[in-house]
Amino acid sequence: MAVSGRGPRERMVFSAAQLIRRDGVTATGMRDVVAHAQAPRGSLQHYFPGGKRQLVDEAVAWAGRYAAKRVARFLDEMPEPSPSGLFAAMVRQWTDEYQTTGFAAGCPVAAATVDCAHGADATREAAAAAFACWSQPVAQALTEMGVPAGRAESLATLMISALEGAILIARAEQDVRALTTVAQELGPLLDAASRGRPFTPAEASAPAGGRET
Amino acid sequence: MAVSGRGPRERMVFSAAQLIRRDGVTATGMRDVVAHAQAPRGSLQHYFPGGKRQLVDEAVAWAGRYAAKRVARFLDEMPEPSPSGLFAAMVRQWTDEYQTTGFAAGCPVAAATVDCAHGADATREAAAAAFACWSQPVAQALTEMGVPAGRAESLATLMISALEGAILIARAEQDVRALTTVAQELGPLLDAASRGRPFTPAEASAPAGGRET
DNA sequence: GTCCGCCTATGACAACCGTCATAATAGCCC
DNA sequence: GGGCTATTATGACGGTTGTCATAGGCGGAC
Repeated sequence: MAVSGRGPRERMVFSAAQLIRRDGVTATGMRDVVAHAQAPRGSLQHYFPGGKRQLVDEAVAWAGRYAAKRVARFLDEMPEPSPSGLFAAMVRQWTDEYQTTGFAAGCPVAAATVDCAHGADATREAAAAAFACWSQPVAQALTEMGVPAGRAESLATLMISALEGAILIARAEQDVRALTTVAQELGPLLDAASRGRPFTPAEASAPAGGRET
Repeated sequence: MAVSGRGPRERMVFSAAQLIRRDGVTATGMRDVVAHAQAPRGSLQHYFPGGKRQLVDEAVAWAGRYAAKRVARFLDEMPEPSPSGLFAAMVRQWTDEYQTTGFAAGCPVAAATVDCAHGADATREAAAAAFACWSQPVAQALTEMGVPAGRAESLATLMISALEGAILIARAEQDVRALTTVAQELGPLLDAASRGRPFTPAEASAPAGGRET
């Protein structure tokens, strides 16, 4: 999980995202990024003349694009897509990581939002753009599943909100409980919106959507 | 909003929580805390021999107790309590702050979770305890509103997850949209659980729960 | 008075941070 | 080879961090 990207520049952006999501923005030093990326230190001021700000902003943007691509892949891999199934897949990505790799890291976009120095408006805007970039394919997928136009964006926001919050709680508790809980509780609501009809009590108590671990 | 608590010690804990939720843990310096609390610098090593760790941990614990007390106050102020009403009140607290004070600050517990150095297990445990302390009165309130025992804790986790995530997104976007959205979308689900019956489509499209701004 | 705790004041420490100045190297075109 | 650009190497700078050592003041106990 170390050097993957081709050029040193890509490697540094990737490493920055990984370190930020583990330690936060302020606690991540440029020398740490260089070491983690196994990149030459002199390349820093060459590729990122904007300094740490630029590196952080690009890392956040990269994370947003990565999240969007993940959503697309989840949809491709689903034989018969459903809102609860998509959400379960998004959640499962995190439960899998936490159960295999440990609870060391969270979401880089969340870290950047919480930890950006007051005055770093560019970083905050990058985080907002990342959320939008992530939310867009989710909302589009919901629409294609039959969710009315107005609801799709709202439900996408709800899904990402619940996921981000559950990641926080899971990390604090060192337990995936919060993640599996939100997937379970939100599934029926999401599926009901895609069918344009209300819950049945049976659905509410035994929700659909991918298996929980 | 500066010096409120009585002793210098309480003031420093309070100021630490305020600065942490604005700048993050690492970016908050002890000298900043002292200045913000208008406390004598020499008192730091006297009241907090455990150093920054101890101060941060106490600030997080304080935030957890504060959140729990807020929930209790919301319930007291509600003439006829409902799950969606409680959630709307919790959300409204944030929309109000963001619309009047600006989007400078987030949740201190979230900041501590994201930004705690790897090795500061005590801080992470403090964050987990804060989440538990906050979630407990919410779950109890849900139970008293008729939510089945098993569901109450799950829904409390869902509420806090969605709220925390929406706070993140709202801060990044500098817009309360995410907050009002989760309140709107989650309200009917919560109320349905308290009545033990499914949605009606009318509820789903025109959800109950406090007015949105 | 003297003593003894609590609290505060102050200055310094080593370590680290992001940034920069400067120079050396590598590769390619002509 | 000469020249040019892209990339890397290296060392230093000023600033800030958390922490500590040391000493001063202060209020009661006796």
